[in-house]
Amino acid sequence: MNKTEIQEIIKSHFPTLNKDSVIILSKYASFLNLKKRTELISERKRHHNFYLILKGSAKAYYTKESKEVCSWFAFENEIVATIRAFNGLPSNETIVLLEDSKLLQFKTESIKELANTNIDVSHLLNYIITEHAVFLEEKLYQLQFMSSEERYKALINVAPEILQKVSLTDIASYLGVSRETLSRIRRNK
Amino acid sequence: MNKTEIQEIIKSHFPTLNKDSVIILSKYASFLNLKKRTELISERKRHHNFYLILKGSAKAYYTKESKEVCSWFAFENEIVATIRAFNGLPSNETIVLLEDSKLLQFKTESIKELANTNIDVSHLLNYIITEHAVFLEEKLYQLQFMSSEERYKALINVAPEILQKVSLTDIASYLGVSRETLSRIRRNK
DNA sequence: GAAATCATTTGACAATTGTCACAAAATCAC
DNA sequence: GTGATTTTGTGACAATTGTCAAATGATTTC
Repeated sequence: MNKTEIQEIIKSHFPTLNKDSVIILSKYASFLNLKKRTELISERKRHHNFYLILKGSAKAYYTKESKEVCSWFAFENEIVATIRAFNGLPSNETIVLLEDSKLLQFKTESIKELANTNIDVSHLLNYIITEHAVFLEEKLYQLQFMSSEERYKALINVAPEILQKVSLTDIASYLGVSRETLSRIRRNK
Repeated sequence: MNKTEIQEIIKSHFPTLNKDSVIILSKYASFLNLKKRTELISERKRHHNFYLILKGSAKAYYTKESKEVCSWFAFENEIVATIRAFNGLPSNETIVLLEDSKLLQFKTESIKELANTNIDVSHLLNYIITEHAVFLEEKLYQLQFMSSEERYKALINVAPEILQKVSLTDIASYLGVSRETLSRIRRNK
């Protein structure tokens, strides 16, 4: 994939950017074709890139005492990053590809530097982090107000493809219930 | 409180701002002295301001079928806003003062316009929303991995003043348990 | 300061969910 | 394809938490 194609992708995914910003951004972006189960970001390590999924999917999870809990899933056209890694700290989440995927990789440091002088890029980062915060608030809201059955139905309603791509074990932990409980929810229709 | 004093406050709370940005920001800020129980932001309404608490405290809560669930508390030196209100949408949270408070009020629209041309301010907004996202992630992590007793202990460990300022009913909903359960947690030492 | 209101605690009980053990089904590796 | 591994489903039981009702304690209001 050449630079012009990368610029086209950036332009179509981030329509608020002006031409110059697209060109500058593309200098710090590269196309990747990676296999299922590749770890994009690993717990306790520092990372220097974030990603845009062009094709494929990924999951993020926390680990505690060998128990894995999924925090989110990402599909086509979504950004893959962790707040800590993005801010130069060791990540506390691991992100792994759920299938063979095509990605655009961005150099975090370069993009952040860019944001120091380019207000277009600063706004883009602002937008991305706001989207993530909105997602987190919605998730907390659902945990507080909805039963596990309602949360399950809401999830497969907004993202039915999740059932094809994600194991029920991961969906259960994402919803905040045990595998067995999810299994029973699914049995009751 | 005059403009110079307001500028001093802004400077000390947001040390990344350069002098010019402080002066511009201060034009859209005003000092407020408000009574306990004043609603800074109300559910289903659009709002045009956000706040910095100079003295006092506030709580944010969601309502569903007359059930209130606290989403956060804010004390001195903290920002008070909701993501939806900040983006011009009707808020789905209500924010109310827990005690008589001194606040700095900022005009959201003006500050956002400022962020369009002033990269200093754009970074400041970026920082604020990132802090909030980090808070939300930590809260989700605790809900997934910690028992209600551990969450209670963690809360009074990082913010012991909360017991003086917030009702146990509100703390219980914040922790995601019923007030009866919190009462029993507290009884067991 | 007395009455009224609100917040907290408690007990009894029910509902939900987690845990464990194991079976069945699906997927993977060779 | 076949055996091995992983994932999913199930039942029995225990633990946690929610709900309801009532009592106590604290605070507010006039």
